[in-house]
Amino acid sequence: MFSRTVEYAMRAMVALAAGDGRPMTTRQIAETMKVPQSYLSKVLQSQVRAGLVHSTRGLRGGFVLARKPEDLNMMEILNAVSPYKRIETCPLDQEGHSSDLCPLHSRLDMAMAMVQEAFEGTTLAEILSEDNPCPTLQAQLETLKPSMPDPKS
Amino acid sequence: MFSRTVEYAMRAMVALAAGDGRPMTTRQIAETMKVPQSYLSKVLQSQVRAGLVHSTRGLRGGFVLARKPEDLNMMEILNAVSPYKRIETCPLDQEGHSSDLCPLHSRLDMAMAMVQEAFEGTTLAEILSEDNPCPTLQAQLETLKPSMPDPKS
DNA sequence: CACTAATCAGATAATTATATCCAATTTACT
DNA sequence: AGTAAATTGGATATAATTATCTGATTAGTG
Repeated sequence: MFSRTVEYAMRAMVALAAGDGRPMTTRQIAETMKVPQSYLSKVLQSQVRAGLVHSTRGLRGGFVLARKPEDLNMMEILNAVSPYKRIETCPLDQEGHSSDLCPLHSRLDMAMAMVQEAFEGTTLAEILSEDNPCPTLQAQLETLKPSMPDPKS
Repeated sequence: MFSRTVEYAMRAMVALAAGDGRPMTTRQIAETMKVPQSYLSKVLQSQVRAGLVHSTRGLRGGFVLARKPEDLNMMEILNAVSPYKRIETCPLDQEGHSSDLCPLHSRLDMAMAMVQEAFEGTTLAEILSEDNPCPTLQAQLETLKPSMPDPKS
């Protein structure tokens, strides 16, 4: 149901939220989250354009969350890569400006509304705080952290 | 969120359910539901293969629902054109056979579960019985019925 | 100031989804 | 039997998504 792009965006944002405050590179995120690296950069660019992430170029650069994980929800992440278009008017009734949807599209939109609500109500912080994290994710993050800033001192 | 194919499939099935028992042709359905005719035939073939619709060829042929609208739900229609794959295992943890999902994918799957439940719980009959049908759909169906079998008598 | 690590942006390729077209087949009616 | 109406299936075209690559840009380091 959700596109691969959405999947990747969510994974990347979780990775960022799971890190310490320092910028993470696309390579780090890609390896941790098993996302094609060069596609990830596109996905992250969307997050930057949407203002959810800050990017800094150059050495020691990378991506950092623009806000605290507590007020960054799943809906914003999804919207950044593929705008969520609720069904406003019945596509079968292009002329009528009546605000009501037909029963079919009312149902379809209701499903979308449920998803929207669920996603809006779930922050990155909430995702991180749960007690059954991906074992792989945990392990990867452990090994990545120490090996990162190592200017021979 | 839902692909165009899914949209078309739902529209077509509603059109069939709204008709009298006689077979409807792709052209009738396409015009009523504003779906590209030649693509609709592919969509309907999926419904036939899934056993939701019966097709009869030749003159006076067309498509008929295989079951009563009361026990044909939205989920079956969706599944016929694009199988709904719930998230069974965390894609980040390919090795572990642990049945638990990580918090992220648990959320994603939960959203899918909600949609699935909503769709499974909504039959074509229910959609037809609601009191705010598409004006266009109503009108089209009215005009189509009388003008159909008209061999110059 | 040059070098290097890193993102950014644009071009391009590959894959999938959407849509159309046409020949073959089936069926009913005259 | 012959013809018109209809689905079926295959081939093909177009558009959107997904993915990769390459050069340009930026920032830190010595």
